[in-house]
Amino acid sequence: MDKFTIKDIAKLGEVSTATVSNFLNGNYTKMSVATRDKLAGIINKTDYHPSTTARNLAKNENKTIGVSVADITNPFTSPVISGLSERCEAYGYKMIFTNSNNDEQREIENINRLREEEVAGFIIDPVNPDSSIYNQLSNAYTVIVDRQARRSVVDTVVTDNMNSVATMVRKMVAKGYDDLYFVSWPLDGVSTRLNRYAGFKLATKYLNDDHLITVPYNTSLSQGSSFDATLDHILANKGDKRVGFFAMNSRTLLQLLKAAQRLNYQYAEDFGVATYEEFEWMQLMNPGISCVRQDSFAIGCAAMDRLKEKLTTAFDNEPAPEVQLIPTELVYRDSF
Amino acid sequence: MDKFTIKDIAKLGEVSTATVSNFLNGNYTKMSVATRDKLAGIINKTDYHPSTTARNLAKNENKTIGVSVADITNPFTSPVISGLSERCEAYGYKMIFTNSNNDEQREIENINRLREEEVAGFIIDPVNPDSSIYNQLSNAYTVIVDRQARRSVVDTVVTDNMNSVATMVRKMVAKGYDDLYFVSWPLDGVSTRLNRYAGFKLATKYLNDDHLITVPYNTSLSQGSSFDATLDHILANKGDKRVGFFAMNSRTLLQLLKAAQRLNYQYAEDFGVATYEEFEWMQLMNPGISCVRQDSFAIGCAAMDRLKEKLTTAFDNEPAPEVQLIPTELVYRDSF
DNA sequence: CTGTTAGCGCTTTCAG
DNA sequence: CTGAAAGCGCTAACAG
Repeated sequence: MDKFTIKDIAKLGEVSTATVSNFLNGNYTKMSVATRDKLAGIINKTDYHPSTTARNLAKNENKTIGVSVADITNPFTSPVISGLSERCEAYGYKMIFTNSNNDEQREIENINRLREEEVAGFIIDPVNPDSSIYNQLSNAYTVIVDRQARRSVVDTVVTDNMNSVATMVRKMVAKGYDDLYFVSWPLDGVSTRLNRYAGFKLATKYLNDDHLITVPYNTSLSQGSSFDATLDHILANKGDKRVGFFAMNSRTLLQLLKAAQRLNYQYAEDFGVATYEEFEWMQLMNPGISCVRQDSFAIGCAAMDRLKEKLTTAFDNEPAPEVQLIPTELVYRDSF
Repeated sequence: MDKFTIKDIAKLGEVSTATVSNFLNGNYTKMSVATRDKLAGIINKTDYHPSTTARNLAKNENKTIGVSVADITNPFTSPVISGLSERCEAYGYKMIFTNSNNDEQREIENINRLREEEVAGFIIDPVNPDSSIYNQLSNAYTVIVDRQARRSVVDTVVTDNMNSVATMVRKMVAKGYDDLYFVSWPLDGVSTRLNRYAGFKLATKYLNDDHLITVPYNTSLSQGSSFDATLDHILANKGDKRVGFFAMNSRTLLQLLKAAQRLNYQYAEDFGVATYEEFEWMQLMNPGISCVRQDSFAIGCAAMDRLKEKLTTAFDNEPAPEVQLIPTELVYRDSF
C-alpha cells in the first residue's frame, strides 16, 4: 500500500500541509482555484488517502459506532443489522461489530473493547437487558434494541409486542373464538413474553392466568407430556365453545402443532391458532398460519436514527430513557 | 467519558509516560515491581483506558479487519459472520462491518471506505466475484468467501459445492431414481449455482441441460406458472420411472414443494427430493428432507484463519491465490 | 490566499 | 530501572 502522507503531497504541490488539509476538508474558500485544481490532480494521480486514524486523533472524534448483538445466529438479528448498516452509511458512521453469542460475560468484554476503541456511540442487542453493565453506559450515546429492561436505563427500541398481540387476538374474538389460550415459554420476567401476554389479556379481558399455558423452554415434548394432557383436556371438553390459541413465538407454535398432531386434532377445524413471528416454513403449512410479522429492519433503522440524533445534540445532562415501539404487520391467513 | 490520558496517570504515579506505556504493553521487565503494582492500582482506580486511535497512529498498525458482505439478509451470511467474529476476537482483531445489499456499486464504496480506515485486511463476501475491484486488493491481505471467481485473484474459501451435490445425487441414483432434475435459480454464471449443478451432472451423467429446471429468482410462483406446468408434465408422464429433484437451495426447495402441493403431488411417494442447505423447519417436515448441511460457521473461521496467517507472514511478493473447500455434512432422511 | 507551529495520546529509541 | 524527547499523520489556530 502507498505510504503517501499529507507531507508528500504538500511537497508535490509545493504548498504547505495546512493547505492540503484544507483541501481535504473541503475548505476551498481558503485557497486559489489554481492550487485547488493542482491539489485535486495530485491527489488523484497518487491515489492518496488520508489516514482516518491520524485524523481521528487530531480532531478527537471518531465517527464509528459500536454494536454488540446477543446472537448473530438469531434470525431476528440480521435484519436489525441491515437497518443499522444502512443508516450508519447514510450518516457517515462506520460500525464495528461484535457478537456475544448469548454470553453475558462476553458481552461485557465486547462492550469494554468498544469503549477502548473510543466509539462515538453504542447500539446493543442485550443478552440480558437487566444486566448492570448498561448502567456504565450513558444514555447520551447508547441505545438498546429488541429486549427491554424492567426499568430501562437507556433508550430502547422494540417491536410493539403488546398491541400487535392484542390486535390479532381481538380478531380471533371477533371471529367467535370464545375460549382463548396463550401458549408461552415461562414468562420469567422476560419483557417480550410479558408484553405479548399483556396484549393477550387486553384483548380477551381475562382477569387471571387460567388461560396461560406454559411449555418448557428448549425441550421437545412428547406423548403423555403434561402439555399434551392440558391440550387434550381443553379440546375434548370444549362443547360448543370455539377454542383458539395464540403462540408466543414460532417455537411454541411448533410445540402446539406437534402436540395437536399427536392428539389427532386439526387446526382451523378443531381449534383456531395464530402466532407471533413469521417464518418461511409457515407458507408451507396448509391452511396458512396467521401471524404477527415483526419489522426488524425498521428496528435497526430507528435505533440508529435515535443514536445519531443523540450524538448530534449537546445534553446538559443525560437524557431520560425512552422506549420506542415499532409497529408490526399482521398477516391474516386461514388458521382461525 | 473520562478524559484521562497517559500523562494523567503518569503524573498520578509520579513516573514518566514511558513507564506507563511500558506497563500498558506488558513490558514489566523494565520496571520495579513496586512501580508496577502502583501503576496497576492507579489504572484500576481511575478506570483508565488507553486510546486505541493514538496507539494505532504511534505504532502504525491497525488491528482491525474490514468485512464486506454481499447481503446480510441471506441466512447463509450470519453463521459466516459468527465464525469471523469468533476468530477475530481470538486473534485480537476488531472487525468493521459493511453490507452491500447485493449492490456492486455499494460494495465498491464500502471497500474504499475500509481502505481509508487503513484496515489490516479484508474479508469479502462478494456481490460479484468477477468484479475488477478485487484486483485492487492484494492477495497479501484479503480473502474472499462464499462465491468463487471464474479466475480467482485472491484466496477464496467456499463450501465444497460440487462434491456434496454429487454425493447426494449419487445416493438418489443408487436408490433407483432414474429421472432426476436439478431445480435452480438461473445459473447466470454464479459460481455456487454452477458448481452445484456440475455436481448434479457429475452424478447423473446427463450430457445436456434437459434436466435443469429453472425458477425465477425472488418471485413467488402461483398456480398456472410455467414451473407448475413443467412439474406437472414430468410427474404426470413419468410412467415407470422414478423421478427425483435436487433443489439448489432452500428457497428453490420451497418453490418446488409449494408447486407440488398445488398440483397435489406428495414427495417421497410421487417423487423423491433432496436439497442444498438445511433449516430448522426441514426437521419438522414429514417425511424429513435429506439435505446438504453447509458449515457456514466453519467458512467464517477458515477465512479469518487464513487472513491471520497471511497478515503475520512477510511476503516477498503477493502469494498465489488458492481456493479452500470446506466440507459439508450430508443428512439423509426419508424424502427419497 | 498560504505557511508555521503546536498539539491529539501514545510508542520508542536513547541516555542516564 | 526510569525519563526526555522525537515522532506517527493530521488539524487548527494564528500569523503573514
